[in-house]
Amino acid sequence: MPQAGIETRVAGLPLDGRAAAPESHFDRQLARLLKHAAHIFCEKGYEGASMRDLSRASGMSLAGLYHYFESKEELLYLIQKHAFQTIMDQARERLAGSADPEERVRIFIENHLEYFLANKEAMSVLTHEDETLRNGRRGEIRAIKREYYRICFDLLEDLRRARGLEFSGRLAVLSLFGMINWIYTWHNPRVDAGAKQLAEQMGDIFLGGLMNQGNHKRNKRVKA
Amino acid sequence: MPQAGIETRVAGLPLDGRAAAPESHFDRQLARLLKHAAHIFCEKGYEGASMRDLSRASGMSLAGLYHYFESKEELLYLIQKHAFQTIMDQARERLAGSADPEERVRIFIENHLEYFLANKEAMSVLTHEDETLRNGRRGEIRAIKREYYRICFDLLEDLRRARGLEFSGRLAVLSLFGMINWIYTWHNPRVDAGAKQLAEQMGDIFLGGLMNQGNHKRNKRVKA
DNA sequence: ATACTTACCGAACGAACGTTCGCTAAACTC
DNA sequence: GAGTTTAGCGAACGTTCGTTCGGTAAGTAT
Repeated sequence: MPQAGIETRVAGLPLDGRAAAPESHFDRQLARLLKHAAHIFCEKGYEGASMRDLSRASGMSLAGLYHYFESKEELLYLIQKHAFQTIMDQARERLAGSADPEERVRIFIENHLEYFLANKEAMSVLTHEDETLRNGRRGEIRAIKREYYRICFDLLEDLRRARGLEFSGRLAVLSLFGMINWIYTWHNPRVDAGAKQLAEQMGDIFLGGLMNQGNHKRNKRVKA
Repeated sequence: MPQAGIETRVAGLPLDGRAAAPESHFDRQLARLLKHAAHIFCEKGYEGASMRDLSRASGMSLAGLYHYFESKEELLYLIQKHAFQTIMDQARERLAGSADPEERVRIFIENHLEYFLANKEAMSVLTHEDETLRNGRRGEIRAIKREYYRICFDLLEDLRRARGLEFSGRLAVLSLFGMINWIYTWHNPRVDAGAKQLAEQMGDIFLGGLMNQGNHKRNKRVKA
């Protein structure tokens, strides 16, 4: 009997380019398959991609793939979970280095864009296939998403309190996520700036907007 | 022989809720099918949706559907083309009513959000299935997209000139589109504000950010 | 040397897919 | 009222899909 149960082995941290090198043959192979799968899902979409595509791209037989995971859906789940977990851990780590509310928001933005552009395929799959998983696996990913959202929300609330601003936290978070997630539809490394510069410019737009509440004309200011 | 050639009849403007009432039986039925199809594509994604789903939802036989369009892909094309064409025509019409650069940007944002929320399913399909069409049909939709993008870009350039601002037009357009397109992933009419209020708040964030260039600390201002 | 586990593979299964064929009946045209 | 077009259907075609079955051959443990 093969391994790869419901938990697909406690999953040492595979893939990710610069992550801690996976130790066993199993982990190394799984990481390789996940990378190919992320590429294919990114290109053709989850539903449009086939296990035969993955077989062809990875050079492993169709049946052999199932030694490493139990279904196509678990494949998507593993890609999304790893990407989300990693970007969040990295955000927490970097945020620990600053106490200034504005700077912390900028750190969050920069971390998001940096990880996104360095892991474009996995992050595109995470972003685009947001409604694809079902039941338990969907729930697990949504829980991580809420956690990540919460981190950002709290950062903005801190800023709001520190500067005595008035804005809807929910709308601010979702506007910000819109700006920074949308890059997967347009970013071209040959013409667009890198993560650091994009983070600064988007940070300027977003934070400038939030903090510039003594606006211009119009604005029958709606209260909260 | 049925009709419905490559152009699927010159297509009087069907569907859209409040659009001019379609005249013929053919147009009325096609509009009804497009509405059901938009709903299904929105829920299950283009690849995940089947013609049998549409048959079930519309009450028409599987074979009967092909009297109204030639393929599943054309179905997607018709949904996207109509939505894009309509939102753009409506934007042009509303923009004709103002000459003030800032107000014109706000009109663009409000029009986009209003049409989006009033035609959520078609607009979600337009936004989410951006890479799905192939060849000629893909090219046609991309051409409309470039046109729409161009309108927004020019609005921002006008504002930039009028106020003597410095920012990357491309990044500004794409950040704005990120903010306003992202709503399809989160907007819930039971908890979130309507289009007018969202447009005002997003307009405040975005325009406040662009026009607040004499920022705060940091910013080793990168030049243009 | 033997037993067990790991790491695969070729072939197939049943279901679902988009599309087409051949047909009917009603609705207009002249 | 004969002829043509429009609107639609049941049944099937050929393909592709995710997954599984039954096997092999190389490690690893004892």
